Amino acid sequence: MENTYEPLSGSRSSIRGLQKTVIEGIGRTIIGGRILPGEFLPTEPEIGATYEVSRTSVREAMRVLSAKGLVEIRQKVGTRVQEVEHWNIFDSDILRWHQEEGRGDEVMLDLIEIRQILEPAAAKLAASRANMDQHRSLKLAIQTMQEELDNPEGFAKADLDFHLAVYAASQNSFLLQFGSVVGDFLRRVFMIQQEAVRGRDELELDIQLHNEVYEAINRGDGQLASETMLTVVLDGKNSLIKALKSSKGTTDSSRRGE
Amino acid sequence: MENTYEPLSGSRSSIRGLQKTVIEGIGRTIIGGRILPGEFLPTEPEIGATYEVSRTSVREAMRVLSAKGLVEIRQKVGTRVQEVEHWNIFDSDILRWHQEEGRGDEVMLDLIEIRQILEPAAAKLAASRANMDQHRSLKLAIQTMQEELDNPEGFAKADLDFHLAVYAASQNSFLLQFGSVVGDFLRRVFMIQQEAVRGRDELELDIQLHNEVYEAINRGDGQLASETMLTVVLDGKNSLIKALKSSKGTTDSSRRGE
DNA sequence: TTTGATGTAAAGGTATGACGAAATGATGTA
DNA sequence: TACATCATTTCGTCATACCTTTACATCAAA
Repeated sequence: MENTYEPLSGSRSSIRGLQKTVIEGIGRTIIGGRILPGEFLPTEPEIGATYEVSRTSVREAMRVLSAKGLVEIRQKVGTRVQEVEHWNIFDSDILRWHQEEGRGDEVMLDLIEIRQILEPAAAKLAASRANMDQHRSLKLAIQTMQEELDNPEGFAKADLDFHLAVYAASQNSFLLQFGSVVGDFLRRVFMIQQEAVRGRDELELDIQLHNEVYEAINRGDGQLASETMLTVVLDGKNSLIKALKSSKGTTDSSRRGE
Repeated sequence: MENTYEPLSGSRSSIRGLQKTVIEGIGRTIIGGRILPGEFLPTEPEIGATYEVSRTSVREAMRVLSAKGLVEIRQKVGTRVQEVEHWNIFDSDILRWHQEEGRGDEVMLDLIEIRQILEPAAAKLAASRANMDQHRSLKLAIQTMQEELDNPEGFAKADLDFHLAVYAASQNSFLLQFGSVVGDFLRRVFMIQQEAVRGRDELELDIQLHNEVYEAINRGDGQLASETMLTVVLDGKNSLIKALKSSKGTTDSSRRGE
C-alpha cells in the first residue's frame, strides 16, 4: 500500500518535481536501511525505469544525495551507499527521513544531548553579545508562547523561535547554522514533548523558565543564563523521554494523530 | 572541438569532472562575495557558455550548490544566492572555500569557539562510553604524534586523529559527524597552529596534555577529561591567534588568480 | 479605482539518444 | 608468475527538443 507522504507543513526545500520523488524515495530507502552502506544502488537507467523518469532526472537526484553524503558515485563502478559517518546529519531532509523511517528516536536523544551541550553555551555567549534586535526576538518569542498556550502547534513554533533566537544571538556562525538546520526537526520534537505535559501549569512553568533565561541574557549574566538554559533543555528531555515511552507500542512514532 | 581536459591547477584528488569545475567556480564566487545573497546567478545557458560546458553539467552542478544551501533555484525566476544563514557551514567544501577566498580567519575563530564547547563535553562522554577499539585509536594517535615530532604534516594529522577519535568515542552521531565534516579544515588549522610553536619542548608539552586527556578517559574520569581537553583546545587557540597575527599582511595561504 | 481573470514569455524541468571517459576484470604475452 | 592489453560496463557529457511553472503585464469586471 503506497503511502502518499504529504510534504509536511513546510516544503521550503527547493527540491520539487520528479527529482523530488526520486530523492525522497532513494533517500528514505537508504536511511531506512533497505540498502546498506557498501551496497550498490541500481544503475541509473534502472532507477529511471523504477520511478518512471528519465536518466536526466535520476542523475540530478543522485547529485543531491551525493552532496548529502548518502551515496558515492563512481564511474564504471556504480553508485553505492556511503558509510553512516559520511551521512550529513546536519541536513533537514536527512533528519526528517530518519523520523519518517521510524528511526527518529535515537536521533532525537542524540540531538537532546547536543543541545544540552550547545544551548547553555550559546546562552552564555548571547548574554555578552546579543544586540537590540535579538533581545526583541527573544522577548517576542516568549510573549507568543504565552499567547499560544492553547495551541500546541503555535506554542511549539514560538518555543522553537526562542531557541533559534538564542543561537542567533550567540553570534557564532556554526551555532546559527545548527539552529537553522535542526529547526524543522526540533519543532517536531517540541510537539512530541508537549504530549507528555499534562496541563497549563506545566506549560506556564516552562514559559517562566524561558523567561528567566531571557532576563539573564538581558542583564548580561552569562553564568545564570547558561545554568537556566540547561534546566530548560533537561526539562524538555524529561518530557521527551516520557512521551517516547508512553508511545512505545503505538503504531508509528513518526505520525501523530491530527 | 577541443577536448582539452584541463587538469585544474593543482590537480587535487577530489576534483573530478567538468561539473566540479563549475561547482568550485560558482561556489567560490559566492563564498568570496562576488555575488551577494539575493542576487541572481547568470542563467544556466550563460553559465554553460562561461565555463564551456553543456547545460546538463551546469544543472547538475547547481543541484549540488543548492543542496549545500548556497543557492535557491526557482523556475521562471532563476537561480539566486541564498542568505548566509542558509549556507551549510557544516560542509567540507564550504569550509575550504572560505579559506581559499581569504575568509578563513573568522571561520577558524568561530570553529575554535565551538570546539571549546564541544570537545570537553565529548571527552566527558567518551570517558564513560569509549569502547576498546576507540581506546586503542586514542593511544595510537598520541604515539604517532610522538613519532612525527619533526614532521609538521604528520604531526597535524595525528593530532587530528586524536580529536576525531574523541568525537567518535562520544558515541553521539552529531559529534561524530561534526568531526568528519570539520576534519579537513581542522587539519589545516593545526598546521597553522604549529607555525606559532617554536620548539620541540612546546610540542612535547602538547603531547603530554593530550596524553592526560587520554588517561582521564581511560580511567573513566569524565570531569578531568573535560577539563584537560578544554586546556588543550585553549592552548591551540592561543597558538592559532599568535600565528594569525604574525602572518597578518603576508597574505599567503590563498592564491587569488583569475 | 480596485480587484480578479487571463495571457505570455522567460527560466528552469524533463526527455532522448549518442558518444566520451574511466575503472574493472578478463585475456594475452613475456 | 608477472605484467601489459583490451573489451565491457557504468557513469560523464553533450546537443536538442519540448514541457511546466510562474512573474508580470494586460485587460475585464465590480
